[in-house]
Amino acid sequence: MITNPDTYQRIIESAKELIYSKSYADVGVAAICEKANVKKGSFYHFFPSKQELTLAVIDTYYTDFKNRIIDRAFDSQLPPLERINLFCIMSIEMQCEIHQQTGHVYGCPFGNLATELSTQDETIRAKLDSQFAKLQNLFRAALQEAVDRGDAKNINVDATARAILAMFEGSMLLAKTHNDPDILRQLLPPAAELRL
Amino acid sequence: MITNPDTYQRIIESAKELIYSKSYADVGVAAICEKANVKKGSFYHFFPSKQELTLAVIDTYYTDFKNRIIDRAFDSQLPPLERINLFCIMSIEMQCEIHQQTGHVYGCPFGNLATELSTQDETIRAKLDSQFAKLQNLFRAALQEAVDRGDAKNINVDATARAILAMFEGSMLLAKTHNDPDILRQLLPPAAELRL
DNA sequence: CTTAAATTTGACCGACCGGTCTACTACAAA
DNA sequence: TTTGTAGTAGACCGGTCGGTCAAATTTAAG
Repeated sequence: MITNPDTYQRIIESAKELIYSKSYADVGVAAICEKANVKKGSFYHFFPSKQELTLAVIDTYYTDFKNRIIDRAFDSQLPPLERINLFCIMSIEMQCEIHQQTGHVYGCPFGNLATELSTQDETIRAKLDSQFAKLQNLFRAALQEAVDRGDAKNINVDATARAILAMFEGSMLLAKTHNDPDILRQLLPPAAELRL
Repeated sequence: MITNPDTYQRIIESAKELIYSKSYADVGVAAICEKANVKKGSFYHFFPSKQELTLAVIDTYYTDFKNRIIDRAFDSQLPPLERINLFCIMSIEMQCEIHQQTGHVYGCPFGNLATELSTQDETIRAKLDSQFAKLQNLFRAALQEAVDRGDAKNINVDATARAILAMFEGSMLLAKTHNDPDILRQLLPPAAELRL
């Protein structure tokens, strides 16, 4: 009943990195297995399909992002609007690191998968949509707290949260297409200041 | 020397539709040929590779977009800021039409390809980057005209143009992921009002 | 020690991938 | 009428795709 945690995690880890650096379609099951040092048979012992693996990978993307950025930025001890700023700053840093190490701006793992698969796989689309909803809720909650304590007035917190997320994703896309993280330095700070 | 214009165009047209509705990787040369009623030998008579076809398809995306939206919205007889608004309105309408006909929000053809291929194909990445630059220039020119005639003050036209583009692309992504064009109705009008 | 379940192995499957190749047709200029 | 060339046809290539399977091995509980 208890699955081997090591093999399972190695598959997830390999898939996570490969899919993020390339794309869903460009990464085959064989490549994931090779990187994870796992034979195909073992892969299909743990995952019924590439799609199911991808759903698990999406969860891991979120967990990683939560540990690395979200939990630090959305610290209730910080002023609420400062949290959104910090979130942007840390996201910029992360993309800069990746760019330095790989020579490429990878962008947002959710946005990448959503663009590629939303019209092709309804299950994955819905899952990615719910990840975006989580992010939007973080923004919304911080904005609401800012309104409650008088730091912001007359704003539509729901629309603003979504707008910030939209500009965040769009900025990631432009930075990726220009292959230049400096684009994020120009766009994300204003994104954090958006008010609708 | 004179190539058969019909076969060539049919290949482009088929590839355009298939790649936009699915993705680059999900559309094989065989499928493009079948839809265009062209045999593989003819395909490779006109295009040396799938990549070269894609470069031509990107040009066609822009031409279509220019004929359908850009040339109408960026009408020099309109007030400059109104052009940006109109551009957003027409883009919303277009995505609504697609959604009505197909059941899916396809998003931006440039953004879709850029996300999928930017880290994998440098030539295509550069081409898409230059398409984004064209769009950004349209925004920038309209904003500059607005500044010159006193409709806007103290704004950074370059940064604002890029921000509008970023929010445009991000909105398309969120609408696609939610599979709901109404998201665009909420986000694009404010995007057109962005000022940095 | 026995046994059953969890896990691993690697050969194998049909389908499809992008791309090549040769033969053939259609047409136009000389 | 000959000759060159643009275009068409479709069989064919090696390789990869996601996925299956039966057998072997490891693990842990009784």
